[in-house]
Order: sequence, then structure tokens, then C-alpha cells
Amino acid sequence: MYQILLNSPLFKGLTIDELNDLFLHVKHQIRQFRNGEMLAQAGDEVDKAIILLEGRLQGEMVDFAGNSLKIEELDPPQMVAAAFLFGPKSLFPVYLSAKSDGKILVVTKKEFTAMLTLESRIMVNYLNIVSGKAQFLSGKINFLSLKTIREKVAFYLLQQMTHSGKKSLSIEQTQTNLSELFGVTRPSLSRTILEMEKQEILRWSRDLVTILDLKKLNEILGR
Amino acid sequence: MYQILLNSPLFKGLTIDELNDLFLHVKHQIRQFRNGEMLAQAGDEVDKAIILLEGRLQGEMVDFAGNSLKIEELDPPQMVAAAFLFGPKSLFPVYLSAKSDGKILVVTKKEFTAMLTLESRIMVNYLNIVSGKAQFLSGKINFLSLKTIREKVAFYLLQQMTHSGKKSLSIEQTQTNLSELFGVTRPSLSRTILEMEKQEILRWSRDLVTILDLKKLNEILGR
DNA sequence: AATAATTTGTAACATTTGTTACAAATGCAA
DNA sequence: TTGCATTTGTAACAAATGTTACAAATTATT
Repeated sequence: MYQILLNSPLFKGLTIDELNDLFLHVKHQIRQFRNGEMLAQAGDEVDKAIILLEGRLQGEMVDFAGNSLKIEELDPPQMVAAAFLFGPKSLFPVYLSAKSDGKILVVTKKEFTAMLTLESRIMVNYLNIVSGKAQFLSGKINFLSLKTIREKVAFYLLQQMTHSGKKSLSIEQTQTNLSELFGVTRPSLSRTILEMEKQEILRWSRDLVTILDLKKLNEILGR
Repeated sequence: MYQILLNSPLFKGLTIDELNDLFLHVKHQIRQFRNGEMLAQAGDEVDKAIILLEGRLQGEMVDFAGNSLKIEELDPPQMVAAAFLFGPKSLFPVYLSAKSDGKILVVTKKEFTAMLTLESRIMVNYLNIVSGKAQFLSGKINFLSLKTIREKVAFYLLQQMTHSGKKSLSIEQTQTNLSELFGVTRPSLSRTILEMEKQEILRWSRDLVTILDLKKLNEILGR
């Protein structure tokens, strides 16, 4: 178990001996789960820290309209619903179920809090996790508040460019995947891309995208 | 100063003596600022904890399209960019400027971390703040991923209802304000509301909204 | 009360995106 | 290669929302 936890964002930087020692003091529980099992429902109170040790979990954001329920998969050794353990409400945001057999590490909120107090490296790690989530969501909101498909494409490509630094991007995604990411239909995305090609802003052939006119791409987002 | 901090979410639960004692150990700085002054730009690294003591700050989310740049105002004794002090990047998300003369309390990230370690009540408070932000953003994303104006109206009203518990809601907002909140144009919102009135789902007169058919309202969101 | 400002209703039309369906192109495997 | 699956291009049409402009209703101000 400790070997797995060594790689987790939460316990990063600790040695295996320190981990070993830590869990002599921190009350915890190992729970097995089976494929298909329901672990938590949206709205349940979160009063335990859960870290996935083995297997695969899936959180289903039950999207009201029902049509595009977003699914987030979780692999070890990630923490479940990290940003929902504290806060004014502390309610599970998703329906959590198992995609395979596996194991989780369970620590009550009280013990978890004590652990953070005990070992400030873990506290900082946890703060990095939760803050990171908040920052990710903040970025996502920026993206979602873009109105036209053109804007979304431009934003996405410029973001990819700053990561790679090149004008030729190899998009590892099909247009079908991208359209889901953007929350639009596939033909509409295709149409928009073709328009942008006709306007010589970019060239998009399968998974290779070349930016032809960076200036225009920026103008789409108002510079 | 300590009197102000007593009411802050971060130092909630501490006595004035404890606060007094705390800041004997924690290095800090009080900084005056003047109306109109720029305190931070989007993209600046966040390496200090900033708590507003007096005056008024404003964060401008420079919205790419330029048209609807979102503005968030900050009143004492709130912490500035609380969810951006930790995390993998730690970059300021907004352009921060002063709307009046005032004072801020500045603590370096290092000292701030030490403070959290020193006093676990503050740590828990801070976790509640950051987690609360993440949860707020998560809810906002749910809202933004609603596609039609009907859905947004339904979601908004149902949310208001769970807060008040009544079928008659006094919306303290004009349709103009609401349309901005929803990210749609005012005539479009008006049209949608009128349609819903014709379908006897609700009655909307000025700032008083009565839900006539709760079932239909839920159906709009897929139950 | 009279006037002005704000808010809301309304309509014609443009734009964007969704829907559906099918064809063309490409990649993959037998 | 051949055949099949996946991905992408395309088009006609529907639906939703934006744009613009103005009228009506309401509220605030003098």
C-alpha cells in the first residue's frame, strides 16, 4: 500500500518509512469494492477522505438535461472528491461507482484533519490539490463562457500552442471527441473548421493542425 | 486591525488575544493603497497572501471577447485570490485594482504556510474557503452547461425556491440583470419568460415570480 | 401632475447552431 | 488488395438565440 501512496499527490515527498510511521498514528481503513458497486450518491455528505488504491472509479455528473452527463474517471492513487471534503456544504457532487474491483483507503474527516496538522508537507500537498482543482474549474469557466464555436476553437488551439510552442499542432483527438469537449455537435464543429480553412486561418488535416494566421486567430478572441 | 480580522472567514473562531499573539510570531506587513491603484495583473505570480482590511478592491476578469468582462468586487475582511496562492501554477486570474483608498495585510506564502501549520483552526478555515470556492465554481459550471434559456430560467428559479421554500419568489433583479447573469440578451430572456407564462408554468410580474406548474419546471431539466 | 428614466413587451430579420442523413475519405485488419 | 469501421465533409432544413428598433408600462424625480 505505501508503495502506491508514495506516488500520490497527497503524500508526495514523504519517504516510505515516514508513511509507515504516519499510519501507525492515523486511524484508517482499507475497503474492498467490487465492479459496478455504488460508492456514493450525489448529495451524500462527505465526511471521509477516500483515496483510490487499486482499481478504477467513475464519477457521473448527472447532468440535469440528461443528454450529456459528464463522466470523470479516476485512477490510483488519486483522492476522491478532494475539493468537497471541506467547505460550507461538503456534499458529493457526483454519483460514484466502481468500474472494476479494487481497494480504497478511508480516513475520517477528523483523522484527516489531524493528519494535515501533524505533517505540514501533506497539508501543503492537499492545498495544492484543492487549489489546483479550483484553478482548473476557473479555467473551464473561461472556456465555457466563450459563445461561438469559432471562439472555442481559437481558444483551444492557442492554449495548445502555448503548451507546445509550435504552429503545427498534432491534435490527439478526433473532431467527434473535440465536439463533445466543446459541448457542440460534430457537424457544427466540422462546418466551423472548414470555414476557418477557407479563410486561411488554419489547415486541419486529420490530427495535424497548422496555424496559418495567428493574428486572425487572436482577433477571434478580441486580441 | 485585529477587530476587523475577527470577522474574517480565515480567522474565525480565534479570540482577539490569540490573534494578537499570532501576529507576534507571523511576519506581516500592512500596506496602504490609493483609489485607482493597480495591485496585481492577470498572470502575475501569487506568492503572498493578501487580506483586505479597509477599502474596496475589484478584480476584472479580462474576458477575451472583450464584450462582457466579468467584475468581482471584494470587501473587507476577505482574502484576495484565496484559491490561487497554492496549486501548480499560482498565477493571478484577474486584474486587481483599488476602488477606494484602503489597507491590506500582506503575508508571504512561506509565512502563511507556517501560520497554517501553527494554528490548525486557521488551516481548517482556509481549507473551507478554498474548498468553498471550488464548490462554487463547480456549481457555476453546472449552470453554464445548461444549453437553452428555458433551462437556465428553470434552474435559477428552482434554486431560488430551495433557498426560500416558497412558490412565490421575489426576484430582486431586473430582467436586464438576469440576462447578464445568464449570458443571454435581454429580449431573448423576455421572450422565453413570456413563452413560459403562456404555457402556464409561471407568472412573472416585475420582481414577483409565482411558480404555477412545478412539475413542468422540473421536466425542463429532465426531472 | 408632469416629466424623465428605467424596465419590459414585441416584432422582423439575421446569425448561429442543431438535426438528420448520406457521401467521401481515411485507416485498419483479414 | 479487399472489405469494414471510423472519421470527416456536406447539405437541407429546423430551432434557438441574437440584433435592432420601437412601443408600452412602470417607477422615480422634479
